[in-house]
Amino acid sequence: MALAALAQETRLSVYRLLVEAGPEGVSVGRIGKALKVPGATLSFHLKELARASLISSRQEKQFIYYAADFERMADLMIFLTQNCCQGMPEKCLTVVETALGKCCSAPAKSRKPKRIRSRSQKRF
Amino acid sequence: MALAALAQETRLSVYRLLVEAGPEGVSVGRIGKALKVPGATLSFHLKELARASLISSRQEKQFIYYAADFERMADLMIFLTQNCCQGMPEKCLTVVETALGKCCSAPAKSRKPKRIRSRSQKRF
DNA sequence: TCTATATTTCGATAACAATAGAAATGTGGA
DNA sequence: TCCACATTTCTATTGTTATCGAAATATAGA
Repeated sequence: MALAALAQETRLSVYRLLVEAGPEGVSVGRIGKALKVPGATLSFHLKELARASLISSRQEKQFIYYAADFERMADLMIFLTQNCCQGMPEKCLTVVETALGKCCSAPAKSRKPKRIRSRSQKRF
Repeated sequence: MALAALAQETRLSVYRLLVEAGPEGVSVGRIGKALKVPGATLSFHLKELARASLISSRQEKQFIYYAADFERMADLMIFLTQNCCQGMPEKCLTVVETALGKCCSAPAKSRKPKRIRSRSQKRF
């Protein structure tokens, strides 16, 4: 369900936007403007992401802010790597340590985030 | 594309079977028997996973063995966690370190793999 | 209360994905 | 070469998902 939610270009863009934005979240209107998605369509996709618990919402004044759920993100990664060690622990460790390294090592080196890949590719 | 490939129950089962099986891979027939999927259907899904580069195949005698591509798995995890640190590095580190810990720490403690979650849930 | 703005629901349409039987193809061994 | 088996392609059918305009609903401030 979480994977299905992410397996759609618009939704994946929304999710990644929210992951970058952090815990405070982004209002529906701003998401729509940033990604140029009509309201009805965006609402549909936000509901889908929320149903998968990948994002959550909170109301503030007349705006609704959506934010990524980072624990859920971790759960998803755990799920994907589960039992990968069986019979080849060193291979698996390499794989996951690489992921860890590229994501989070030396986070404070530069203010500008280096964009390792451009945002919209069909690869994922 | 990789996410879409995994966002389908049968394909996710196939992928997880191959992740557990390791680099030697499993033949189409054995996968089909293990998961009780008719040949035509299985072939369709294997092609889909291969198109997403999540698995690869090699022929050996009359059998075709499919195996998970672990580097691709790492790439996917990198992609999902990319830029997650921006503005909240400590939150992100926690998340990913948790994933690392649960997947791969202390891999040699017991022979029997502890199944942390039961295999088929709709959650992912 | 009235108005402006934000967001969601409704509804119809179009596009795509999954399924599996039957036929075709490929491969190895006798 | 011929047979048995493994796997894939073909084809038709069914079900699911994405899209977005228009209408409905919610909220804040005047």
